[in-house]
Amino acid sequence: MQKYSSSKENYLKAIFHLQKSDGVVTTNDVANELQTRPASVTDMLKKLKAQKLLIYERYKGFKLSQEGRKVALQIIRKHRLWEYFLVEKLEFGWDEVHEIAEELEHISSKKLIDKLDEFLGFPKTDPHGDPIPDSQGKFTLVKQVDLLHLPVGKSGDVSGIGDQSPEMLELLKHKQISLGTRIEVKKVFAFDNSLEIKVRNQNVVTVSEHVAKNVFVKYDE
Amino acid sequence: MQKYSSSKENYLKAIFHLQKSDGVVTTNDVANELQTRPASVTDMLKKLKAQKLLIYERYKGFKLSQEGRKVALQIIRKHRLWEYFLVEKLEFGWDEVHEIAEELEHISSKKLIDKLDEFLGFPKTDPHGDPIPDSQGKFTLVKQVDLLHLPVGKSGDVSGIGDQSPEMLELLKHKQISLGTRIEVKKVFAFDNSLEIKVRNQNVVTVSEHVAKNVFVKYDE
DNA sequence: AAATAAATTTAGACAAATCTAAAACATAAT
DNA sequence: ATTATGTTTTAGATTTGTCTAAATTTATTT
Repeated sequence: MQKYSSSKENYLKAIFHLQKSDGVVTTNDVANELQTRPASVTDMLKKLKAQKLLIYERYKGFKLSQEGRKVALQIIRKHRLWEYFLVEKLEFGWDEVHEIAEELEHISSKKLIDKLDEFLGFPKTDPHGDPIPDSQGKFTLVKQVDLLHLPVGKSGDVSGIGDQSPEMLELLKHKQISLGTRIEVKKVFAFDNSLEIKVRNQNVVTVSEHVAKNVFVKYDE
Repeated sequence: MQKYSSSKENYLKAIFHLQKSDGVVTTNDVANELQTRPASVTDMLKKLKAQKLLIYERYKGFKLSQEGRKVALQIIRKHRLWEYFLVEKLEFGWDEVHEIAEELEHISSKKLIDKLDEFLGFPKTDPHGDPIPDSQGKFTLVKQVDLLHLPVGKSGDVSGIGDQSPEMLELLKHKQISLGTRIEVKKVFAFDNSLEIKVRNQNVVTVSEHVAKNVFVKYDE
């Protein structure tokens, strides 16, 4: 695998993520995601095409090539492994690691990341519950149900967070909800779809529909 | 501490190192050290001066400012802590970590490096025996001498090998001496200047004067 | 289908870091 | 002290990634 500039890697990663959620990606989407201008995106699309990382025809849209997807997955692998390292080994809060991982993900050594993976015990998900691609770019999709769809009375383990904004993460931290936390839905208020939930089999707290929709859990049956 | 480009950081680091060894640093030295051209160095000197990281007057030479030295020391701190991490935690060989650390040293988070320091147990020297500056940029100066001049009773870390012939390396390997190995001189026999040394705080072995003259160690004070 | 709006691309510019070739300066040698 | 040598700097160009403003293409409305 060749080396690409940090900027190119960021474009590939952004396009990959946008493809996952939207299906179709637009120049504007990318500009918005990367906090830049549409004209800059167009410029970069041409460069990515020239390097065969992207299938692109002017005005007709674009998508990652096989190679582009492969590169994107390796960046994501690095990002998530570093996040895991920061939280599990350096004891960072899970809400403060994203920014640092944005830098670390561009360190190029493949051997470094494979040794880091081994050192960490080959974790399958990062601190936010997102799956970590393996050395070949493969990863197991995790089945997740959002809190709103966890049946009342059932308990589940938090396995992922949708909205990972600092504000959301701060709220979850305050309510002591993190990855792996056991949660039981006690009551759903039809009025506003707010929930009363029991956290860690201990304290009962209330969360809004917005929060519930962005907390994913795994549960038996 | 502000953030500077990787390129600027590399210049500061190079100038710092050249100041240490030569005393006086020249444009050519820096160009040589950084594998670049003298004209490029001059360009950068002007930029570093504009940011008050360098005292510089055209044709009259230059040296780091207080601030420049401070920044350089923080880069060196990061470089050496990452090297320590790579060798001690990820089990890299001491001879393969430099290049990777050259990238890692430019990761900006101060909190990251302080937490890494803590995670590693506040090591005082890197795998090559070079001192790691603390969070304030302070570090204990180390002396480098050949084994024959390491005071009896003092411990030092192997930092270099003079004669690197295969025969010498084979001997050192057999006695389990490599770069970074801790050695304490137990006794010097006046008869032939042969030494009894304790290796890795464990086994005591004997080496000839010829060997001792070609093994260099660094030690505090 | 024509007009309007929105998205996308081009054209031309800029900053950072580098380069080559030529000019300016300093040093050493006769 | 003048010349020869070597070092350092300037001038002008290049590359990468970005920008603004204008032009072009596509989509939406009426």
